[in-house]
Amino acid sequence: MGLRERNKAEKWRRIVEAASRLFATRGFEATTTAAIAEEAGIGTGTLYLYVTSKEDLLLAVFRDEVGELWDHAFTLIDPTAPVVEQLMTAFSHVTAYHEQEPELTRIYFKELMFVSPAMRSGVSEFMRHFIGRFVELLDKAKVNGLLDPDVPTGMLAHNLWAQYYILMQRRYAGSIDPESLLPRLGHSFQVALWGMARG
Amino acid sequence: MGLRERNKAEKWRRIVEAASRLFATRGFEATTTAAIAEEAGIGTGTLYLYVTSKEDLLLAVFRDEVGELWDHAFTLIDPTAPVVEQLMTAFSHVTAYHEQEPELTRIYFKELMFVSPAMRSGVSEFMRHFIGRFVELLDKAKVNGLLDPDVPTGMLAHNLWAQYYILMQRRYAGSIDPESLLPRLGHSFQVALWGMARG
Amino acid sequence: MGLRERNKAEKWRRIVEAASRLFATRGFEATTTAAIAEEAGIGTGTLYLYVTSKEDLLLAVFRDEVGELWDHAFTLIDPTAPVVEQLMTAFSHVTAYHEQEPELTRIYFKELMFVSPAMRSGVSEFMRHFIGRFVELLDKAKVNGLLDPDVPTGMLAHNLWAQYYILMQRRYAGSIDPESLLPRLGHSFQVALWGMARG
Amino acid sequence: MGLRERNKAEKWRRIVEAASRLFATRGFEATTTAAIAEEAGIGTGTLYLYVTSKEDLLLAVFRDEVGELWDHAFTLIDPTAPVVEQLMTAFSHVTAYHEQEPELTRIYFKELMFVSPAMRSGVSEFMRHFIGRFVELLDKAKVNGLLDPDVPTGMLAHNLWAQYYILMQRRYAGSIDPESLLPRLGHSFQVALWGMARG
DNA sequence: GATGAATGAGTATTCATTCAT
DNA sequence: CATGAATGAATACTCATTCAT
Repeated sequence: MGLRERNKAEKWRRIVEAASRLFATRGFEATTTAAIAEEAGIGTGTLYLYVTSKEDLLLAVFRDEVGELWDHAFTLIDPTAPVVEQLMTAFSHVTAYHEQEPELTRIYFKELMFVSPAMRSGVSEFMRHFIGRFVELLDKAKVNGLLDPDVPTGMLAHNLWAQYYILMQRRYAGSIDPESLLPRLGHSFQVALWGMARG
Repeated sequence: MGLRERNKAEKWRRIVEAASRLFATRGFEATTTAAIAEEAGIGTGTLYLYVTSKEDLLLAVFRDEVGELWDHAFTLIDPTAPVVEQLMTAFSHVTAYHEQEPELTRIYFKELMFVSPAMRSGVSEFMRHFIGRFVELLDKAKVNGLLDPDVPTGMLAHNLWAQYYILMQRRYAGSIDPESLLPRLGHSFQVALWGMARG
Repeated sequence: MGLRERNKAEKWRRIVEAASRLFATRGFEATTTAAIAEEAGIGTGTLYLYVTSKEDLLLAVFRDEVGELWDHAFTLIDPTAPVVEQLMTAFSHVTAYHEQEPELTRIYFKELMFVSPAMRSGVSEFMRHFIGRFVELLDKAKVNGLLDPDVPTGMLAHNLWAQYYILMQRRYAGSIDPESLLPRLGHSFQVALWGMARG
Repeated sequence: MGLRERNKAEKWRRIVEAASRLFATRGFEATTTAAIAEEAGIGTGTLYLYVTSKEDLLLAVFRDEVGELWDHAFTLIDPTAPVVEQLMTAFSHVTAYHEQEPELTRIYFKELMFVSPAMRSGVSEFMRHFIGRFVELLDKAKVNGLLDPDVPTGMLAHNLWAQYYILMQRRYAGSIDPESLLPRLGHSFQVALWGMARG
């Protein structure tokens, strides 16, 4: 990697970190692009050589942070455990992390569903990717005899994801309290897997 | 009802209708409270004798319109039909109606989840009410032998509602197209009811 | 005039004076609407209850100030004097005044010709009005035997106005110096009236 | 001419053509220097090896295009025709051409009068040159007995030019419509030459 | 009850120009 | 000769809400 490329990569890292930090402490709307640029040590215009909009930057932060979070979550799973347990292992890791940065999480769940057309595919692709990993998880569970082989895993993964997503929205909209999040999710999953899962 | 009360009720009707009309054509943010007041034939300040905020007004429109919509939807259900069919009867009625006013529907699903604290209980109560009616539907299905009596209907109703809600969000965020909404919802429900429903 | 109306008129006066003062000292672009509002002792939003845009405000200042200026200029004219002398009386009064506020004058001649469509008719009307007064002047001169009765006064007035306008543009664009403005104008007029004027 | 010089001349040609094309289609302000550089097939910084500013580039385009236009216009003139006819031959050629590129013409008449000090002499010199050619035309007309020999041709040429310039400004500011431009110009000239011209 | 004049906070983004390479 | 990444200044206007009348 040449000097210029390394400089660029380094700058990009500083930008994403600065944005993440400020979004988390001040919120999305309250954070100005000027503040991000200053925190990252670059000019205000320079920011726009890396992203096309503030929303684009949010998406970058999300991908960076939440992508890594989920990647790690999947490594914690024991594929021989009962399916609900596998799911809860991953989701409880993710929710535990999110609880540490409630403001940023709130932004993710509030802003990213209704994003401008230009960003939409970025968000969709991200979600599809992780739903795909749940499909893999469920397929593996079938092989291990933990799941009814007739179940359409694609649709089931979507259903499980929807339970998670709605609960997170309600949690970070302030409609349900932190303590009841995981128990509710567990019950949701149990009902969603009713009669499908063994063990 | 006295004359003054009738006048007030008439004004309130005009306000809700004006707001509904303008939100539907211009969108929520683009509609000014001044425009609503003018359309309703009242002064700008007078509006605040009826609602506490613009958001409050949106909630009123939502309750008025969507409440009636769901009330009607439940009357269409045949309680002896298979559960998925019962569900689809109600939901397809609702989605068909929403498709006629996409902008207004978009606002509902975008704005109402993350509403300010003062309005939150109003929204929650509304949703709880209709989820409760699904619980009744499922309980009745148990009685009719259409649903496994061991299933926890409260949680199941929440799960079904989540499928619906997420799909509607994705539909009105522009992520999925109109045609695939109902088929997706049907498949979701079938998987959610897997091994529970008979007939 | 009621209290509210007097208040409104008073506020309007303060706005125009504040804008005039700031445009003259800082220039048009460098003057912010916030500064004008503060100088006028009103809120920034209040300004827009009186004008539709910053450009609109400039036009108001122009009309207010330059209208009065020309009105006064016409009172100075001796209708029995030779035509060139009559013209020079009026124009030298106007140019003398403009020389006291060169920045503001510069703005008038730079901005007002290429104004946005919404304001255009306002500017045109203003100019037509004063060109019309020159037509009257020339018609009176015919009656007094100071001008060839066959001359089309409408077109002649336009021509004289064009000489004035171009010279003012060049003066305030910095292309010609202050001292040569009036002599050039005088010569222009003499040539423009060549063979038409007597006395 | 050496190879390097030819390369440079070729690049310059490409730059002026690119700028002309983009100014004409997008307008002056909306055209970015980056877009011009790309259209010309050079780097953004390279542009500044040829011009000192965007304004400078506009002036170059103007000189290139309008200079040629006027040069051609003068060749069309029949010096034995009546003066007004001679003038109208030239001006109608020029205005006809301008009507084909209204946006670019608008820019010329809007921007070039109030140009930055560094460019001012360039514009003035250009105008002086062509006003000078009108002086020649008028002097020749005197010799041919078409114009009163006592008329100061320098000042008359300025006056005629002013009529033209003001009308073009008003035309491209949107204040007068295309059809009335030439008739108005003709009448202006007739009044401006009142009693001076014969034939 | 009704009015409507007044308020004032609040910021993403562009782009001509430069200069280190 | 040529490049293109980096810069950073700069602001009109809207509109939900209030409260004196």
